[in-house]
Amino acid sequence: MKLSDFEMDIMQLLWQEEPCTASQLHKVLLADKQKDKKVAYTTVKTIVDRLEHKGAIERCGHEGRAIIFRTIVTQDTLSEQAMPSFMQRFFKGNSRSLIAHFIKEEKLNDEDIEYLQTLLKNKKLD
Amino acid sequence: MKLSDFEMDIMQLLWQEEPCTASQLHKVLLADKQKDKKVAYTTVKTIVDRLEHKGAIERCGHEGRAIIFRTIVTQDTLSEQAMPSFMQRFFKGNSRSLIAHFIKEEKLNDEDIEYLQTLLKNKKLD
DNA sequence: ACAGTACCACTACAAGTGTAGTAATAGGAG
DNA sequence: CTCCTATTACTACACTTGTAGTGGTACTGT
Repeated sequence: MKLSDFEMDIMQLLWQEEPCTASQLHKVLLADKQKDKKVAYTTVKTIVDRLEHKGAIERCGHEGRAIIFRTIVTQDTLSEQAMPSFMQRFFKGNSRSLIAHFIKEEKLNDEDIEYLQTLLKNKKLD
Repeated sequence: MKLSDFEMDIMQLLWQEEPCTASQLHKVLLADKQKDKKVAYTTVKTIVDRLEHKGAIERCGHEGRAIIFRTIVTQDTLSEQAMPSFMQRFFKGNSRSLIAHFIKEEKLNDEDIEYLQTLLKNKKLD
């Protein structure tokens, strides 16, 4: 299943808010100050329709006339599908340099670092 | 600069092979057994044209009639642009869980692990 | 019971993308 | 010098994506 950028954004919201209606999603989207995306309700509804058509979400009831939706696919399923091609593209499948890139570039506090160190230690023991 | 998937694939090849011509890229692409993508030469040429138009690559000479291209943007520039939206989408900007995901899911040998541990250690010292 | 509103289904449309065909032609083979 | 072929520039076309309008109508408040 291939989802577009905007479709992924809506999925992200749905994973957080589900089960919910299209207009709830619309409100949450407008309220998100990070990326202030001003879109019409119908735009969101179109994306929701497409997600339903693609089988990523489904109806699970209604609230008055409004249809309530919930996700079908999990975040993991989707990220696992997206991951390899992404890595391929930027790191030629070399996961070591991918991880290294993030460690170097991203903000991590001491606790994060310790957590990741533990993960690595456990991985080594396998 | 926003590049499509296929455009990114071609860029990847160009970063490896540059400077080179469109037909060389076509040959390399066909030869790549990993993802065996059977496309016509003209398809590759179209993508190359679009990359040139977008300013991602440029002409740097010719070999007979064939035009030799080289990249203008670097892999880093592009991946840095692509990274945040990617992370946002899958990990809501939480780099810790992103890195954790990779550590858990990807194959790493002992040397890789030690390398990453060193990176983390250095990061902590900052 | 009626009007207003919120929501739905459907349609639209420009831009971008994957894919490739065509016509023209510069360069190389003989 | 002539012909063949590899390449080019250009065009095409269906599908996806972001974005939204329209017309109809099921609720809801009075």
